[in-house]
Amino acid sequence: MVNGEKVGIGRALPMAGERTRAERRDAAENRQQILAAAAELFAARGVEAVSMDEIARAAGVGKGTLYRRYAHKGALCQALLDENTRRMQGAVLDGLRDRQRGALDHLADFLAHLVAHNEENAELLSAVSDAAFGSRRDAFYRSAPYQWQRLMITGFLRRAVADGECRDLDIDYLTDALLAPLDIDLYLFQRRALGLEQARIVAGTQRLLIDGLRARG
Amino acid sequence: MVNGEKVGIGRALPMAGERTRAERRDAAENRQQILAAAAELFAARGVEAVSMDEIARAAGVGKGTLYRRYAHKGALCQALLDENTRRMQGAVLDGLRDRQRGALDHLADFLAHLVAHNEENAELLSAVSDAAFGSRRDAFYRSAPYQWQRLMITGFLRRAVADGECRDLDIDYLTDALLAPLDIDLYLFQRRALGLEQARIVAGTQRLLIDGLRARG
DNA sequence: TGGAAAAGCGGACGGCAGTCCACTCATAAT
DNA sequence: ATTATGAGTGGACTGCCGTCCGCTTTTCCA
Repeated sequence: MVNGEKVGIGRALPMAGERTRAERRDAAENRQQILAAAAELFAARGVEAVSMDEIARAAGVGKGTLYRRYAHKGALCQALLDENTRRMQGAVLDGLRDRQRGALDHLADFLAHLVAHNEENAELLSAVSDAAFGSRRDAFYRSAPYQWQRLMITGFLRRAVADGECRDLDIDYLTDALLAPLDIDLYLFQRRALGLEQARIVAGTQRLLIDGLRARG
Repeated sequence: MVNGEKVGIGRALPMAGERTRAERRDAAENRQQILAAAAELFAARGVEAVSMDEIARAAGVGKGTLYRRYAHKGALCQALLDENTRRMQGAVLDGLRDRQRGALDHLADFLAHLVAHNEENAELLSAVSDAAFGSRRDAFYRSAPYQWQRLMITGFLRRAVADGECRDLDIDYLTDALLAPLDIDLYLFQRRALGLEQARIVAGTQRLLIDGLRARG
């Protein structure tokens, strides 16, 4: 994470040809302070129990500074998730190297990776979801991580159709519909309230999405 | 809606044999005032722009009274949705009268009803979702309307399996997974940001859930 | 190197959610 | 009718989010 903020909700990447200014040294230091303080407080007391005021105080910056970087707690959590997200993305891309396997197989693997990511980052993901309310609601769907997931799914589906693995599909609709059952809030409800095992969720998702419901033949 | 609050997030129904006291007259009047005031303010300025203080003031009650009835704005919205929800539930049950059709057909109809419900009650449903954050998150999944939806789906799936319409299914997992693509936030993203038509969402949902992805035969 | 412009800073502030608790009053039992 | 009970009431209060804006620091360019 050399220059932070590349993937999160943060500032858009500079357009080609646009004059861009390097991040100021003091600002960079403050950003590290903020992330470190937030990580420590979250680890100690849980994300929900920590207020933005508190994070600012612990980081030794004013609230204005904190909010300049991270528009809300969700954005801050996204930044903290950044590294894990990249790792997961890398693992997915590695798996794609195997050109022998069909697109639907790749899709199934991809879904398993997403479930594992949910499992490992549940608290932060849940906090991101919490912070996304009202007009921020579709910011989640527009965020880089979600758009990356869409891109991957779209690719799998296109290839599956092209290779004759699938009948013709409404890809634009399906892309989001396939991701919906992996929603972190639903995931946590299934894991905690219903007591379903992670493996069962993976298997169920794959079977539903890939095999469909109706009896074969 | 004779005695209100039967379906919403409100107080649980009295257990059998439990001494229950009728709602006090003044309390009942206040509840009507609150619902009327909220409906009017919401209609005039949109749900998001109206604060709980404002509703209390407009209803001529104190905040304590308002919060006693409705623990948060989401619960209030649920109460306002109550009548429409019942209507939708009634329409679904009517459709079930036709015993000729298979369970999967019934399921497909059911999904169409839910999409229509989303379309017609988007703002209030969205507000309910907004208000469900943090520890209230799974209150949504435990709410009567959602549990009713689960119950319906479970029934369809059981019958479909019993009648041989489906291969064996992990019903406990599938129930929630089938509902996930109908999530109001996703629905609004698809309708507004992606510009998908309602009919397309209905068709896509039905095909995904009922026909699956893989090429037939 | 000097200075202008941009970026960064932070605390005061406004508004809202939700809690609390002392008081009121409808209801039911006697 | 009287009274005991506890549901109902409402406004003051706390804490938090997010904004605003005058001040400071850094960077860039001449």
